[in-house]
Amino acid sequence: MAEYQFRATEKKWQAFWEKNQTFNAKDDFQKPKYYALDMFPYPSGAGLHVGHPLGYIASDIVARFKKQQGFNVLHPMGFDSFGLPAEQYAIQTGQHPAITTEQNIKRYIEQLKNIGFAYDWKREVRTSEPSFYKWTQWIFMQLFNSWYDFTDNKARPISVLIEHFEKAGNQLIKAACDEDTESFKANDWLHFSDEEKQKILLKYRIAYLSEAIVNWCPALGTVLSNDEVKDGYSERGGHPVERKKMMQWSMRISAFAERLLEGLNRLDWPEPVKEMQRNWIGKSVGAELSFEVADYQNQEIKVFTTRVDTIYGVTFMVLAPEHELVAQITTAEQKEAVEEYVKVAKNRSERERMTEVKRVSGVFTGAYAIHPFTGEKIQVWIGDYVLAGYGTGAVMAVPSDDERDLAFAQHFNLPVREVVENDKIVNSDFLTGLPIKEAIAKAVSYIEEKGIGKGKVNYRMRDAIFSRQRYWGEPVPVYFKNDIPYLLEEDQLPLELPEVDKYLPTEDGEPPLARAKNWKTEEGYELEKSTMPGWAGSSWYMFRYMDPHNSGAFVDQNKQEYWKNVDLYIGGSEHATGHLLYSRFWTKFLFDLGYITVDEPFQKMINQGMIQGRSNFVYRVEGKNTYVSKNLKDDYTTQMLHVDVNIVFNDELDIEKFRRWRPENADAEFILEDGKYICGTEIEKMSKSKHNVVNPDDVIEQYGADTLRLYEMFLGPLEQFKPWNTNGIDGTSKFLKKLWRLFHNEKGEFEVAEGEVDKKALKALHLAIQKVEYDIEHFSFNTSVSTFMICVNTLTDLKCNNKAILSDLVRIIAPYAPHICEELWELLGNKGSISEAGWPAFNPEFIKENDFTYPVSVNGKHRDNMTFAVNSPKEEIEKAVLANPVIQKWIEGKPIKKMIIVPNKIVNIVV
RNA sequence: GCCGGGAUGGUGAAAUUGGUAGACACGCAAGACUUAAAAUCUUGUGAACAUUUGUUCGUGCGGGUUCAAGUCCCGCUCCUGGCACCA
Repeated sequence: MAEYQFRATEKKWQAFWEKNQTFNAKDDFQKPKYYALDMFPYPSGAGLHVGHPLGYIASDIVARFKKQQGFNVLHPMGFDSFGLPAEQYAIQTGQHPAITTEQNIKRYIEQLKNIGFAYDWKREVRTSEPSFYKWTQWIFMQLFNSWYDFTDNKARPISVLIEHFEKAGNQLIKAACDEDTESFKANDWLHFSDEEKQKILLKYRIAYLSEAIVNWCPALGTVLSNDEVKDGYSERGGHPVERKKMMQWSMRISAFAERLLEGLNRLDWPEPVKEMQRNWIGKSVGAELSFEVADYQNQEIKVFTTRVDTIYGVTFMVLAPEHELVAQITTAEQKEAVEEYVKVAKNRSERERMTEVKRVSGVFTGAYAIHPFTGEKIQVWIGDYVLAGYGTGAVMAVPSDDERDLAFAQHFNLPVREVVENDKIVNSDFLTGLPIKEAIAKAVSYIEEKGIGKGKVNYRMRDAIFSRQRYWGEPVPVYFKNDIPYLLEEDQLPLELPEVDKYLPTEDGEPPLARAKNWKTEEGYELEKSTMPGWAGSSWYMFRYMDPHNSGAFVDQNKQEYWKNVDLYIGGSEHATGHLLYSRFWTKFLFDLGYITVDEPFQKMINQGMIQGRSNFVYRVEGKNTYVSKNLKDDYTTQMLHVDVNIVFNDELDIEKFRRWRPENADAEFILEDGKYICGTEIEKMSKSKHNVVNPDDVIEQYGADTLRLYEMFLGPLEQFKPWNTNGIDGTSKFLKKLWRLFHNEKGEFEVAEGEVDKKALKALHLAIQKVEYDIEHFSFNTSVSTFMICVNTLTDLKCNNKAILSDLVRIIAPYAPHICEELWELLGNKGSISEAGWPAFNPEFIKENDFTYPVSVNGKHRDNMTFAVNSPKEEIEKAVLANPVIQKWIEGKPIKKMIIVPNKIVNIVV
């Protein structure tokens, strides 16, 4: 064999792995386990581009490394296969989304296998398969059948709550529930009808149905959760989103807010993602207190504040336009103005409201509130800078210490009273003179004593809307009797998606499932018509891989106890406030009910940076079919046009391919520089329309999968954003050829030497072993590739073809470039996969040096190098250094102030 | 506005506790092999000046700490990600 035949070899080993099921995880509970997972991909129609595998390659390297180290490795892949694009395509073409999805997955798997990933394909899961979503529905049922107990801080079965109600009503219980839950006694409960009981329980369930203001996206015909809306537009598709009041399923994730926040401290995650989750949860510690409304007996305005210490600075109050008291307290004179304002504010889209942040608007209600400390009468206004959804939807305005209140006060000429000076409270009766922190504590205990308020923690995070008025999602296992939701029986799962004639809403605006024939239970009760959101399946899939074919449980308890949770999770940081929060929430829930033994799903996470596209441009002379090379373009009037990056090499256009690219290019003319056509470049997102998409299959065809893997790693640190540029790929390709040549003689025949090993070769090898172990554990894959190059270069220079050295060498390169290493391992006379050949032990003895070459500096400037034995005494070094003529020249008789000798580091002389 | 991340040759980058800045590659240049090209190999390649040793400058900008700073501290500029009327 003259040269390495990468295509044939790669195919050979991919077939070998598949045939021998080399990378199947075993349920061998004796072995230490390692679970490496990539974020669940959505199989899009465009297939994988060269940016997608970046993280997959990294996790694959870790998985293979851990396997060689003797771990039982779980490294699966599957598909988050419910989702909007397949459904949008179905709407346009009438094709069932299951068919498109199936095709896309097929293509994804082909592409993934082509790269040679060590996935356990036996464990592949798809969220749109009934055998999978049966368990998504089952978990939904558990969520419906549970409530959140703030006393024990955990989710508990609803039966426990019912017992409470029977014994003591709901007055003493600390449970997460709807705002409008009325209190009742045990006796009341006993006399409620079953339906009344169900209505009450619904206010406590973790999966609950309620009327909520939702993000409605008319273009998609569905509601969206907060994390799916960006700046007033839908994240997918960029359609406008409006606020609408609708009956919706929600998840009481807000009950878990404190634990979701606290749990972050125990996770080994990138700090920015943790910070994003902290901001999203938005904890603020403060107090809630009530202001009486003047001339109304029982009306109070509740406010939340983080600065009770500024209470004496309250000069007016502001309610959100949607606040329920607005209609009741507005005086006759102000009625018209208030109604007009509320109407405008309500019709204003979220989008408009955001863009007009700086504009102050509001109107006086005519009503007054009583200041609880001073008894003063203060005006009550409404203004849309107060958000209905946060806190109590009302604020006590302290214009002296709050920018927004101040802007409002100045605009409407309301009074301002200074209460804080130099971080001390002033003009505030019993609080005067106190530092802010103490004043807050004192004010809180005062309001608690007086019974007008209490200390309170508030969270920004809202409950998550769980219904989607779409077809391609999990049906909700619920039916309705007199508008009250009831669960199906467990043995009725999975509730499969019905066939429909069209994937559109009905004429009456009902979701697509309303089109299904007989979408009812056997008894004739109507089934729920909305489906679950995209994040349902991905909130628990990491546990399914542990036991993917179990038909009796979502995961076997023993298996889960062994695999615990994900040791390494690699994916993009764009899921920070969506998937990564929801999956933590479901994990905590399942933990509370005792179904799993961990309360966090992903112990360590790494975010890979996005690979951007590097677009190429050609410059067409205006009005002609003539293209001018980049550096000559300023002499002409030109149009800059995207050109397919696949026909450009090192920014030089392949003119023949360009002529064939599009028919109109066939007779194009070119103005060249130095005989070449040079293209312009720009960094943009990889997309079809920019002609900058690079398909990994094409790269593999040309260079091989091992080269692609090495090159993606060599590009730079994993977390960094970087443009894809094939310019450097030759380097990694050449490296593999060099590696191959180490094992072959000049005639191209395989030839390795037995016997004695060269000390220098041994040192080169062990330096590499040490470095690669360090790098993999620190996720620094780019430096490993350099290390391999250095090692192979050294061994080439040494003409080393020692069998023992080369055997170790291929074992450390194998996680990165598995195909070529398998082949070499086999040529070395071994049977079976190199992935089962263990990891070479690093021996520090082999890298020990007898000498150290000191850089010698004078006044911090490097002047010469001098070699000494590693254990030379300082005196000896000092003497030799001072005797060095180069150093003497720099000292030139100046007095030596100080001589710094750091053993085996540096020598510095200060003169 | 608030909170992160970053800035090093022509390019991608490296420098693990402060200790020879630019490892390893790409590109470029020169040479070898070849009728020629490709492939491969060798040598050089931060900048400026001297060009035989050599000297000075140099990690976004301005200060500081230190024998010694890409690395630590203070102040700025630019790029980038996230959040944003959250009381």
